[in-house]
Amino acid sequence: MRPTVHDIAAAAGVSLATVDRVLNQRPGVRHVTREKVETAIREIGYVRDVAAANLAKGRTYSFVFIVPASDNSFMHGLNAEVMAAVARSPVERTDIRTVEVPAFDPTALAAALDTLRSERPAGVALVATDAPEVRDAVDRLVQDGVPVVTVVSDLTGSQRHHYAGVDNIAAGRTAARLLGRFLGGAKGDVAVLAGSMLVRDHRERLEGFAAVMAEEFPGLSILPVIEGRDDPDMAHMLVSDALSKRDGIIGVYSLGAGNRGLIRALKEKSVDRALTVIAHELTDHTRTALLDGTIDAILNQDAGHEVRSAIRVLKAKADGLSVIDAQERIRLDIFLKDNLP
Amino acid sequence: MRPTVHDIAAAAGVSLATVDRVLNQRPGVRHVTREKVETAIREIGYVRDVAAANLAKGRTYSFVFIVPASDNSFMHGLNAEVMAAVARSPVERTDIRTVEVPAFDPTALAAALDTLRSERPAGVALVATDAPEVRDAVDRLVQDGVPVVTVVSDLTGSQRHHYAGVDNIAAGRTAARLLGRFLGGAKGDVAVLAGSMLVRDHRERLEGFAAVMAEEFPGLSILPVIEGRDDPDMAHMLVSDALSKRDGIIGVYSLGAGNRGLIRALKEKSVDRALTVIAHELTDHTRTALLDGTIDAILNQDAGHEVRSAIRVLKAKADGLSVIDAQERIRLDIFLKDNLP
DNA sequence: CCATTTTTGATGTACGTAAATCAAATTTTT
DNA sequence: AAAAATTTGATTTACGTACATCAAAAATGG
Repeated sequence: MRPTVHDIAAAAGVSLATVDRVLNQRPGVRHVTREKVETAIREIGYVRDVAAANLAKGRTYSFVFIVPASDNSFMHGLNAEVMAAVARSPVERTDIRTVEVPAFDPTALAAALDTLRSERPAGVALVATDAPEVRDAVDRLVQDGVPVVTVVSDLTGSQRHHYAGVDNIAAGRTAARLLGRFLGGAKGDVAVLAGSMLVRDHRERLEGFAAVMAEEFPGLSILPVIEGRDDPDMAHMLVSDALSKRDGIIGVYSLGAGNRGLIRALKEKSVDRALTVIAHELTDHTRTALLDGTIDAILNQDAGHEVRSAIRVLKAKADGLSVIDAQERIRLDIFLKDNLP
Repeated sequence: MRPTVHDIAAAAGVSLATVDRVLNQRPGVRHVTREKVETAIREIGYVRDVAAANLAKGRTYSFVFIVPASDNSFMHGLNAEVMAAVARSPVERTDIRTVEVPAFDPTALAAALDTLRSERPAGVALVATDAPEVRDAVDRLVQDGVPVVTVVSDLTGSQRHHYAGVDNIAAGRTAARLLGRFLGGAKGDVAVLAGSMLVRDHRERLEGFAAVMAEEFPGLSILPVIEGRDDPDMAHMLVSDALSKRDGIIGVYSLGAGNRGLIRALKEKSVDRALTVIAHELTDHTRTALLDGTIDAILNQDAGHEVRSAIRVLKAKADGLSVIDAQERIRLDIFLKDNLP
């Protein structure tokens, strides 16, 4: 049977009240007594029954999710997953609130973070915009003792407790190898469509992609990055333009969101071109394009997993418990037309 | 605030004791009264607080994992994950016992299942051997009201509540497309190494593989399947032999376990051959081979996820609750050397 | 050594549910 | 209509922890 507070009390030779004072860091315990209790806890391997504790406390974890107000399928999906978590709130003893901030706006994000300091939530999850002012705001929250996790996009050099997202350098490298292998030994140009080089995940994907391309596929050369600002129309225009101008293009890597325009451009050119295409994020559009052969592979991060993982980690941090690392690693999904969920 | 039993009692105009009788299916409640209470439960959306209930019951979920006594890396890994779950048992209120049965022995497995009927565990997870007698034994357990989930390998036509494993047809199809694309337009033979065609997951992988090969890569022809019985030495011998005899082989798909022998055979021939190789299951051996280029891609199922998912599902079934489907879908991992965990 | 402060113990209530007991009310049977 | 059986209510204890209160003991200061 699992040891209880009574067992600690007996083992340490103190009363229940003293054990309680130690466990909940209440004042009025001599140093030596505290040590005695802590030793007993360690020796008999006591772990607080979180369920019982939460019941007694009537606790609900109040978490805040800060998400960018971006109008693309991926962010809509992320929002839907947060809402699904909100729907599960009563059962999971969470009380989740979302805050929308303008996309790619470090100042607004930092301001939103600072606002939260006063209300002291039990945890904060944010899609980070990678900027010093955001990092500083996060660090202030962390200093205040608020658990913070980044989701989807990480924050360089910050003290956030956890990052619930994929390794974007690995994603870029994987894309490069897939594209390179799919193209066989063919020589030619590769077009890269990104949202913006101001976002860390996009930068990292490109970095990984370029590295493997240079190392292993010297026959392929990367054209200057097309920045489509995750906007379908802009992407359509820029990609159409590039495909018309450069007929040496045999591969495309789309590392950002907003693939609708890309797909339209590809279909228009598909009559006279055979292109190998790798894109990010599984949406209705990319799924259809994968099935009809317009796209050859999709790299994906599961927003639902990211949200649930973020919540689990925040809960664990709030309770001072550890997590199962393997469970919280967000995996890079690779979808071909055969293994779509 | 979440409704409690008191709220139901008030809403239904009955006493707490009656609500308890309905909730826990105790006798001594008239039909009309029972209906009144059930209506109230539905109307105010009451959900039993599982944490509080378990606390009151002093409940621990006693689960049994039936695993085959196979001596390969994958089953060792699976066992390790079950042991990790055992280690977490006190915190998770589970009491997990493992039962080893001889591999690929339907009779032994069915006997083990029938033994469990008398002890009525709160749930059973098994790596199924796909045979009618096993199916019948599982169905008997299910009829007794015991939640049953299959792990890794499923059971055709049974009434098991859930399958915690990958879609093996999709896995085979994915392997075929990867291999076909990696080989470009090359023509030649493809060798397939399996453990045994008596196992359902292996049969399904081959089925999916052959289908895509036939549909989409007519230039590649599949040689008769090599059955290595998941044994490294046997695999080594058979693969070496095949590679010596047929110099038209340009691709290899290893869909079973026991890849050590395959890798050795490949390395011996690698001086004069360029082979494209897809294998299943990430182990120390396959990981090394992927990194040094002997293997080109690894398809994997995460045993840890499977075990944790099985436990979550068993708990939910035992409590009559629903699960988050997306969370319990076991994904097919595709590893290239760039996205290894 | 006494007064004061700090530390410790003892005890009770609460959280939401389970489970049991006994009395009271209601229904069914005769 | 009385007796018997069934159904319902009222109440209590328990699970493991949190938290509060008050009294008792120990340590500290002068």
